Amino acid sequence: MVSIRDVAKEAGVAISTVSKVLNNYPYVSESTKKKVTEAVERLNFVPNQVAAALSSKRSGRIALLLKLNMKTQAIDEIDMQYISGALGMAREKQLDCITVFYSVIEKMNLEEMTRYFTSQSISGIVIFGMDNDDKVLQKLIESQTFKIVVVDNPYVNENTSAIGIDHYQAQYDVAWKTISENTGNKILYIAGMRNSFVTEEKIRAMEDLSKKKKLKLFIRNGDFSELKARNIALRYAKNKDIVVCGSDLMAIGAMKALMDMDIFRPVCGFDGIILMGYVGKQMNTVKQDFANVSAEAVCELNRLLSGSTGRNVRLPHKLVRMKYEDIIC
Amino acid sequence: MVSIRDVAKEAGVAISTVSKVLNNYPYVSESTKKKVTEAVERLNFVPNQVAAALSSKRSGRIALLLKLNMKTQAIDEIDMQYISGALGMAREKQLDCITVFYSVIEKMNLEEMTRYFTSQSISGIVIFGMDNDDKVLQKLIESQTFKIVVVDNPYVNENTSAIGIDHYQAQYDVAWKTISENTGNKILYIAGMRNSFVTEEKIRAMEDLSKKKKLKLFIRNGDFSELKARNIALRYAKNKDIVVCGSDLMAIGAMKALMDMDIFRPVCGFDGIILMGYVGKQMNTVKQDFANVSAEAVCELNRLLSGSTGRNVRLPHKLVRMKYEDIIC
DNA sequence: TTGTATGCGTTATCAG
DNA sequence: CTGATAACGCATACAA
Repeated sequence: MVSIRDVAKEAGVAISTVSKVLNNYPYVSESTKKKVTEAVERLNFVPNQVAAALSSKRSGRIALLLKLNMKTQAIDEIDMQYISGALGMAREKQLDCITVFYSVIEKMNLEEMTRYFTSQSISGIVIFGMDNDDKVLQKLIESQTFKIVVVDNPYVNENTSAIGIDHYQAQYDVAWKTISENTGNKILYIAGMRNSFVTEEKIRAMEDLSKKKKLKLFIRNGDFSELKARNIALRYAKNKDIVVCGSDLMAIGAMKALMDMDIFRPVCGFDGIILMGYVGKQMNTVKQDFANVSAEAVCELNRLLSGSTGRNVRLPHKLVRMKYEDIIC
Repeated sequence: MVSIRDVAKEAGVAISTVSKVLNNYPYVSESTKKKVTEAVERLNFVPNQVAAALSSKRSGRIALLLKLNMKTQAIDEIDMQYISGALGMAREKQLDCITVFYSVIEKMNLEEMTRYFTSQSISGIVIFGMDNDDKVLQKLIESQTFKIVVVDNPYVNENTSAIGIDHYQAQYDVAWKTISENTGNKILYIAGMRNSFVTEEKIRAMEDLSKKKKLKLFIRNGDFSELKARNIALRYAKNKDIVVCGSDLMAIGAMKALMDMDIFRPVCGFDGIILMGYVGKQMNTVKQDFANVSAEAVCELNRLLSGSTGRNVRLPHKLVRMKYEDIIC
């Protein structure tokens, strides 16, 4: 393997000079800069990132913490978009990025988790899909041992930023749109997991909307499960006018139930997953650009790693209707 | 940061002794071993993998090379399963694993690609979804600079293993099953991408099956595209008896077309993606355990990294029928 | 069985 | 502007 030493010899300069050229230090004459870059070309030299990390003591290594949906693979696209967006930005920012699933760390206490990330030379973490009642992750954030960006959860401190769309507003918008496109004032809201911040936000939005528009709101907990949503719809949808769901998957479950019952009720979802195009009926939903959310999260993490302090970042969303013709290709 | 030096001091032994204990060297007395482990506990010491890699010159870092489907997110679950399976096994085998999308390397020549992976300290690569006509990747494999495991492509050399299910047999089986469950001998086969090894295997299987069972085989190229398959079905399915597809997505496209035409033809797919449960009609398909394929690929890569020579590994598959009731949860 | 010394490929701090 | 040289944290051949 060709090292910086070989380059120095080839260029007829000192090792440190090569290093300076490589890292774009000021105070290097154009002539030596040229000699070095030429030598690098000739020898096809590749800097050893491992050695660089060891020497400079900054790893630039970040981790993506993701929850793998063992059963509902229908929403794998969300995580895939997260990964894709993050990797793109990580490359742009010259960050080394690894993917970690919750399953790896789920039984660890704070110390073990810290140890784990440290041993991986991780200096920054992007947390996706964090539960509200995950005490260990909360402590990890509070410990401020790592720079952290939390997606869709409002944790902020010196070393932690929060990022995501405005779930309150988005839920408000999509529900309002669906309601105003149809008639009726009895709303069935199928909510997501209780221990989730976004669920609380969305419920709050529904309550505010109901108050403002004088709707009768009936809330049931669907836990983001298609089956639960289906059962809820089977049981309660008949004497309601409109079904609003906290996720697309639940919207699909509810819609399928309605179709089985052979009655029609407008249904709206949340997320904009591709599957929405396959269920036969068009539905309103909130389209999140997950890849962008994730890219921005990494960007924010990079900011933290450069010494900036944590903050809250809001990203845009849009309302869409998804139908088969649009998604097939 | 607490280093091995601190541990040595705390335990009252030499650095090298600590290292030996940490790496389970023989010839270390139980007493010193105990002293060291206790010191490690007390100081909450975490070995620095970066330094270890630099020192030992072996990184244990591998890369997953994946093709992200920008448009057909419906099959993101496949890549997700690949990632998940690989990460699990990588952790088990103590390998550091990064994910790389084709988009990153697609315009590189051999030298740039080698440089890229080298700079990332990558010593092994698992290649998913490789095109037959990807000359650069072919050269990369031939160069044997890295240990490589190729999924679903039969490249084998000293440092390269091939892994995957037997696509020939699987296609043969699922087609035969579908045909024997129904009547008719005019088969429309919608094939996948031309430049793909698995497509060739599957076509060969269909040809052999047709010869043996005296079927009339009509082949069209669907490029793994749902829309193309749809159009092919719209055009040719009417005067055929059975539609066999090289992928689930194409099977779904064909099935939707048949439903739109309001005629029924048995359709079978290939892969076992979750979406198959959402289209309303049950179809036969080949169920691949993608997570397992990927885990085995990493396992095989680990074998190569340990000095074994490349080989061909065949994994099992099974035939299933997918319906909504089974996948909802 | 344990300790000493050297080197891995960089970066960073000085002195020149 | 350039060049020695000392870290960085660990592994390992070799000496004891």
